[in-house]
Amino acid sequence: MSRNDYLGAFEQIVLLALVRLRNNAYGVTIRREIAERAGRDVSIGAIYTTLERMERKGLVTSFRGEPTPERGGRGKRYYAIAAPGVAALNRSRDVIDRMWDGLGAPVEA
Amino acid sequence: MSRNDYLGAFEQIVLLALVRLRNNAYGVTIRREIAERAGRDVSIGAIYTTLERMERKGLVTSFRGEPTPERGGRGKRYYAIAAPGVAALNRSRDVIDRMWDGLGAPVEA
DNA sequence: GCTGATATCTTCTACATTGTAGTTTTGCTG
DNA sequence: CAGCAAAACTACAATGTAGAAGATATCAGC
Repeated sequence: MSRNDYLGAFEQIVLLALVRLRNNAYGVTIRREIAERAGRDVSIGAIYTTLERMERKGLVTSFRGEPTPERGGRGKRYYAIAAPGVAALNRSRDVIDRMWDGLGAPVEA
Repeated sequence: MSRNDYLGAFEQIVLLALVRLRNNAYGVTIRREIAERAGRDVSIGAIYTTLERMERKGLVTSFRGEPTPERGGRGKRYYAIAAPGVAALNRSRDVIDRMWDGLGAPVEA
């Protein structure tokens, strides 16, 4: 089975959000990034679940940050993409690129 | 819920195979196209199941072809992408493009 | 011209993985 | 302690995937 080889559509999006956010990727910012970039309003729960699964697979890592001196706030959990995650991301991109190759995007037929 | 709005990763691949194969898309050729293009060896059952679900959602249409005078051969079932499928495909591409925008592909971090 | 061997395809069934929302819990700080 | 910010938990729906079973042809050989 494709254990780790291929990413789901949403996994790709979340992973890309991590890359974009660099060292400021945690639940809330990830969600915002996806909303702004992809125009896709996803629940926070969806994000954490996906992140957790990817961590179990070794695609991302996480560490707990110090609580900031803002009003409320539990310590944030920061996420970062790991090497296997980068590889999987590139692979996925590659596959879809090859499938699109030659067809004008947007396609019309 | 995203009913019809967003495609799964595999759905995209299958849909793109349909576009490529034009009027010669049926189980076996679709499978071959995916193997050659995407380098991904997927079972024939996986393809039919996905196709059937997408048909139920109105993303593809199908019709049964005349049996050809080749050796064996049950009548083929040809598939074609429908307008909503085209739209969904373009939408998916758009989202992933926006997420990748600015990051060099392949990404390195 | 039957009949079985065999090729090409599709259907059916079952289960694993992903996608997604909503609710609850945990820790702050004023 | 009231209230905010963020994370963890729970549950279920949709997708991904394989493999076995069923259909329907053609071809040999008798």
